[in-house]
Amino acid sequence: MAKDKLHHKNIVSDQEPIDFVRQIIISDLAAGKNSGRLHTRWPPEPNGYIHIGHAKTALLNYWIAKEFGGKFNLRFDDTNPEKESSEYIESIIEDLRWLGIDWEDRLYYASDYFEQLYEWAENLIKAGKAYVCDLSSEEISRYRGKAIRDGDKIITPPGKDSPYRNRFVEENLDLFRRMRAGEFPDGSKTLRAKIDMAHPNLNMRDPVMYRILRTTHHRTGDQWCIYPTYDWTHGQSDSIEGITHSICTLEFENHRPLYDWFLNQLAVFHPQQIEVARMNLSYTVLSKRKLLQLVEQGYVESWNDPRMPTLSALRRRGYTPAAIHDFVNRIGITKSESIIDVALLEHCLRQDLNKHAPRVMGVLAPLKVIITNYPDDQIEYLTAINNPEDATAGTRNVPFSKVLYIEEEDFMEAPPKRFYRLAPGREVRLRYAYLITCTNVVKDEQNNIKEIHCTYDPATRGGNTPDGREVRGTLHWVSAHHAIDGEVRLYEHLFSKENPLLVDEGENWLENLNPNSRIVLTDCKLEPSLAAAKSGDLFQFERQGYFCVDRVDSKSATPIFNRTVTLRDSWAKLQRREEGKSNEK
RNA sequence: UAGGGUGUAGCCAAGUGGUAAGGCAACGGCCUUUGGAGCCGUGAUCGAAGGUUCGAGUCCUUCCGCCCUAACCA
Repeated sequence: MAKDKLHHKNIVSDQEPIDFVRQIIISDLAAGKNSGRLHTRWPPEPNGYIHIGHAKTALLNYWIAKEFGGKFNLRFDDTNPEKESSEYIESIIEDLRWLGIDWEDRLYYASDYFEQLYEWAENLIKAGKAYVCDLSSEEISRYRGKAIRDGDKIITPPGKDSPYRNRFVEENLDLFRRMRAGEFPDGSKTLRAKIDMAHPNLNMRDPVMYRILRTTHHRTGDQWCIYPTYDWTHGQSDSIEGITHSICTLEFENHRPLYDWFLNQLAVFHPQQIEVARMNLSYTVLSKRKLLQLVEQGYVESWNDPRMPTLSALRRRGYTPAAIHDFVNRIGITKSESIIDVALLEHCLRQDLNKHAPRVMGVLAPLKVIITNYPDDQIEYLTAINNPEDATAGTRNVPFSKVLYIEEEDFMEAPPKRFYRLAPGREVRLRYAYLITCTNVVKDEQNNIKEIHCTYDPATRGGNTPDGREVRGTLHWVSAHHAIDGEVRLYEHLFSKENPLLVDEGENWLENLNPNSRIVLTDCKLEPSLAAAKSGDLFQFERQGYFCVDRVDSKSATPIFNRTVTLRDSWAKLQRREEGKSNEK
């Protein structure tokens, strides 16, 4: 219940703007259209894993149904067995459930309607509205008036009737039945709607309804050797299910006249197609075809490689459904093409994780620190707050001892301006522990820093300064003896360009892949409480970011953490700016 | 080229003739035992040009940019 309150809009009380889709629905409902019934659906094709862009339209459909007391169906648009598989069906179902989408008992498949569609196709033939055509795919294209390049100009010739267009009804019926019976080779014939070869919308120039294709279908097996096309399937499936508002993406706007034409010919229940812009995200690609390519050609490890924008990857990375809901709610629904800044997604994630992720200390690149005035064998357990944003999260005890690890980058021999961390002679706070002062730097033969010697001030236990003295830096740390080892995988954007698809002539979008998108750290030292971390658990490593126990590879004794997202880091920003300045010089 | 869309700050996005919401980012500042979080503050005349109107981002005209389609994919 809390989930619903959090994630879906209350259109009555919210002052938030109402998008154009909801406006249409509100006025349809007010006008008593469909007897006040509202029914949406989300129709994925099971030809890949779904990504954050799909989450937007799936949630839109689901939320709208909920907000207005309607129903929501999940329907797989499985009309092309060459590209589809049950692996994809399973992943899509898993991802949608994870997102919190509920279709109750209404899980459907377009393939469930193959028989009905076939029957309707015969009806169209009998009505003289469809015919069997023997033209090859290339010929059909040519007859339809394929665009031709003439120097700088592109000419769209008018369409020309197929020589088979005026076959008699009986012949068409006979040929269509024999197509189904498997009497003709793949690709040799199609069933086409008889509409208008001169229509300015190419989709109306006698579109193909059925093609012959001997491919085993993941659900219907070898029952069919003819398969209906998207155009012939989609609207009719919507109609069968009683969908009132059929929301799809902009590229189908051109298909709407055809969607309407079929429904009108059949004189069946007529859903309304509404198109919304598809989502793009900066620094990644959102196209199943391109994501497939990244997987198949090994640029990433799998569909759920944490760098991917797929939902299964985001889940593995540590994204939460709540963060995705918040994000989708914020980006809006329009018809204008846009690229959303991934920083917004990350912002939504941080908002959620900040509230809920327990804090721990983990050192990613350890540097040994010896507290020279601390008793050799002493161990103290210091109280640390689990989540300053959530009083109910309580506290825990963290062991402190003479030998510690701090972050390598928290020490500098010659610190630049504004570096508040440890340096020779400087005093900093160890979070929840003590104030320490660096007294000595020990180096090896290669002049690398081996360890740091410090003294601590016993009066500052817990990190307090009883005398009120000011300390600017606070560092995270772990006790060397108590720390557990861990592997941490740092991720950056998959691509180094905001729009990876924007390339110069002769360049390939794959050249925009970010070579640093994944860095594996195997020598991390983590506070002992993390030994109990379970697969999928999320933590904030203080001062570093949010990390999630990897669900796939965390099998051995040492846990593996994926960096979900960094904390906002104004020091890093400052450094970047300084670098920029020195580069200018 | 034809047909269909779209154009409000760096990125999203409200606005439906009455004088430009909000969010992200950026930049200042406050606060801080996470350089985290939180808090406060800072930016646009609305693709362009004409026109209608007392008044236009909103209406009209022309122009320009960008996107989609031109698969027996969806």
